[in-house]
Amino acid sequence: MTTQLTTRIPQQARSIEKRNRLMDAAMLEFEAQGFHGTNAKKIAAAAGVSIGTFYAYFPDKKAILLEIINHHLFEVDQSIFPLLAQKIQKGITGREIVQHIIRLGHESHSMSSNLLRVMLSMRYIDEDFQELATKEREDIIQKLSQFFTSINDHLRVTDMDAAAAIVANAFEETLHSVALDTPSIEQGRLYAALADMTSRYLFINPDELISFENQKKRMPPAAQEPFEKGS
Amino acid sequence: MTTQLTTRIPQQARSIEKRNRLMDAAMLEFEAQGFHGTNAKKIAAAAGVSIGTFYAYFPDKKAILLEIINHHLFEVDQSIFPLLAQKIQKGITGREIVQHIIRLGHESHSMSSNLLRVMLSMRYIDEDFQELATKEREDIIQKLSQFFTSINDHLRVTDMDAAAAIVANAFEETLHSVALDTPSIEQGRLYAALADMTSRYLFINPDELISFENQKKRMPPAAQEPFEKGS
Amino acid sequence: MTTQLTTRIPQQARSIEKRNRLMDAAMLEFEAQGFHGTNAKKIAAAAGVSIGTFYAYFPDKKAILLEIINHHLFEVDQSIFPLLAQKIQKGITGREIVQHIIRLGHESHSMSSNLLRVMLSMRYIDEDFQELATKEREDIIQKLSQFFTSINDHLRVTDMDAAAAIVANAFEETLHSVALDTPSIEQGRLYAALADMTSRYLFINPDELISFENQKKRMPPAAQEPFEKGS
Amino acid sequence: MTTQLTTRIPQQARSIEKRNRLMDAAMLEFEAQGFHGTNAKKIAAAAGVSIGTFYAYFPDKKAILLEIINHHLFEVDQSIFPLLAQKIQKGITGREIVQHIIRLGHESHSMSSNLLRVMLSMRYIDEDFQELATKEREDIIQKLSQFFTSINDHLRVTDMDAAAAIVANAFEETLHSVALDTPSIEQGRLYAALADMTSRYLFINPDELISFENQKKRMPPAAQEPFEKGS
DNA sequence: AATGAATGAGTATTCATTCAT
DNA sequence: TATGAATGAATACTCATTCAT
Repeated sequence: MTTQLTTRIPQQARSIEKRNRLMDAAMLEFEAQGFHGTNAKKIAAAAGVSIGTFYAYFPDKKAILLEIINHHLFEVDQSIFPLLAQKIQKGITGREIVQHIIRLGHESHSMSSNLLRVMLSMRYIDEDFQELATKEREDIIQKLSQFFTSINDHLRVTDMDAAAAIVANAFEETLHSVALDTPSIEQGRLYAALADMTSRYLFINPDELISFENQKKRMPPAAQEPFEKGS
Repeated sequence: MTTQLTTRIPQQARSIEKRNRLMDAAMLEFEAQGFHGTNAKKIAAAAGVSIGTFYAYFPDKKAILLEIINHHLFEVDQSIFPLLAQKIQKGITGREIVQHIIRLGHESHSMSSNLLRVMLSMRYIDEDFQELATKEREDIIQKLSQFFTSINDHLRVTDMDAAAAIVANAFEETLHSVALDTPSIEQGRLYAALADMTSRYLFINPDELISFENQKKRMPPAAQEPFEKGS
Repeated sequence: MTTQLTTRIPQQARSIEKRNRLMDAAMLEFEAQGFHGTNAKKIAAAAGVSIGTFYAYFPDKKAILLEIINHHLFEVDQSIFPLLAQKIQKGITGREIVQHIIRLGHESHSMSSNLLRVMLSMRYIDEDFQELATKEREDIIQKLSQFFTSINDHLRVTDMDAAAAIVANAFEETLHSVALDTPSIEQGRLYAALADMTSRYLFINPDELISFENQKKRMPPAAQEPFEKGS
Repeated sequence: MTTQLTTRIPQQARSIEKRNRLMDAAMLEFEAQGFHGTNAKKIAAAAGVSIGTFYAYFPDKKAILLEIINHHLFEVDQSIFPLLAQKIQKGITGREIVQHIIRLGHESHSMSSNLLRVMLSMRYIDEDFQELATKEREDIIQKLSQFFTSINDHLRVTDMDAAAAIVANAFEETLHSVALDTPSIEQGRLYAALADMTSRYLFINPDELISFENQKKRMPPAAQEPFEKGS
């Protein structure tokens, strides 16, 4: 069932521009109408190109959504993780680390809430989106786990993988509920509670300063290992 | 866009049986083909009735899925919550309470994983399903919050609503990931970590015994207030 | 590649009438526009029904052509072969037998020459039509071969199957060329030459009378064995 | 509907090479996918040229198939007929002549059976292919007729044109059935029967030697008149 | 109450052909 | 000459819904 991702990669600048026009138009369409509420024809019309052109660049509307999401995840990897690595440097407490992660996680969900809905919906019912989500999730868990291991003498948890998984889960669901729901509880209270729960769980003393002298040993290269101090 | 829920409620036993046949068939169809992969005709055929009969009982295929989910949530309310109330009685620790909640939460997700996927997917993109999910979530948070208030002198948290929300979130995401994903980490380790995180967050001393002398004052009626001792 | 022949077989008289209307309309369309020149929509319009109705009765336009051809072949089996059996009775010469076969073969190609073209074209490029044509051909060869065996003491050929095959081939190509081509040679001359060639090949003496006393032993039931005398 | 055959005839060697590359690629495509299963784009891609180049050399895919067939017929004329003329020289019997014709006819159908199918299919439904086939057929019949006239004192038939037509028909259908069908009867038996039928029909005595003293008077130039002795 | 034939707007996709580069 | 991006009419097929029986 897996869709072939043989979306043509055009050489000319004009082609790239058309591809981007299509992706932008598709994003707006998915946002406004949902995945099942729009189609290739509408997207092409919104991008100001013919239906034939749409199919020259993307095999179907699923492929264009996959690309949009891939692109978004790539940007998050490129922009969010390095920022996080910057923050986590000298004297910082466990609670502050967790707060930074939550804050950047929040920013990484800054896309239109309707588009986020479409993404989340698709990952439950389509193999390709599920695979993408699973990879992303495993990547995050692995990065968290490695980071935890690198500051292991400040932590009370010992099963790093399980800790990374449930902390990631707790973050994810709360971030989504903040991004999507009409807030019955204010964001600030939720995030404070979330930071309290996770930092208390992870750290021996959440409010003790953590020093990062041996960073190089602990932290691998940027995009790969997001919590690194920087080059 | 919200679908009218004017599904006819038939009086005769024969009608009820037909209605049930349709719902069972629909469940199997949604499980096997997903929401967008099946249609009223297939469901009617699978139930052994005509398409005309389908439309006599349900306005469209969305309505039948809504009913299936409603029915499932009602059953969880009826069967899972009373069980939980039974467990939480005399001498029990905070950690044990959390473990019971996780265990029963796990059991409440015992439906086919494909049907769970369909449900989760729909709640992101359809108003009616979203409303259902929001109600369910608010109900759970409210029950948790009330319960927390009732044992408030054993707890370290003070913002009960925020605590209930983030604990519910942490539970929900991990329960879903266990129910749906190919497990890269064993269930046991995940649930242990989850219980550790939440009980340590909530309770002053997670392993201290809690006594429930004044239950009646603390616990409201069964289905409504799931943590009650019983009728 | 073989198309499923799950064309609905309707019970009601009205349905049968609609089915026939579709087949008649399709025949006229194929005749006028060829197979690739028409489509389900045009056929439905010509039959005065909606496109949805077309697809309720036939899976695609190929299926309707297959049915048309099947129907034609069935009619030929039912009407032509019994006629032939009638002719070949008492005192008749080998040459006259061959002439009767040619005459009835000619009549069996009385369909519109354009429809014949479509049929002949399809059998070269589509598995299903090829299979149909092959079955029909083998059936004819087998019937001829059995008939030859039954009058074996009047024949000079000994390899009955090979004789049946090449005689059938010689008939077929000439009948088609008469039915389809602008005649550069008159039909009468061609058929006389054809009868001369095949009767001289098959019979020891093409102009000697053949008696059929023991017909019942020689001839099997009608549609199955076309050269039988009758029931 | 007849397609204009204004396919550009390029002068430069490079152009001729490109033209040939296109024809070769088209042949393989038609063989593998059939006429309706491929298109100009695929053919161009298979030939390693752009779609624009395809249209520079051929007006459409029908034109390229017409050229392929024309080319094939020309080659048969050039290579098969002279061979036949060589064989039919000194002391040879009527049966042997017929056997040679069958053998060379067989060889002339040595193209891929799928390509033969495409050709045969097209000639029934497309005017241009029909015209080509009719010309080829008339050419063969005319050559046969002339040859029969040239040996007229050995023959029993008198209507040379009709004889040539039905003999050509008998040959053609059997050659095609051998080239295309899964053989239910072995080739050898079929060809023996075919030679028996036609030689017995044509010749007063099929096994009597025929002498060709006055060849020059009887046989015209090679490609035009295939039964000539040779240059 | 139950049936299922009928509808036709709607969806996804293709491909012959052009033309600016 | 050669390229290949762009076009959009056309095609095959689906399905929610109605309604006469």
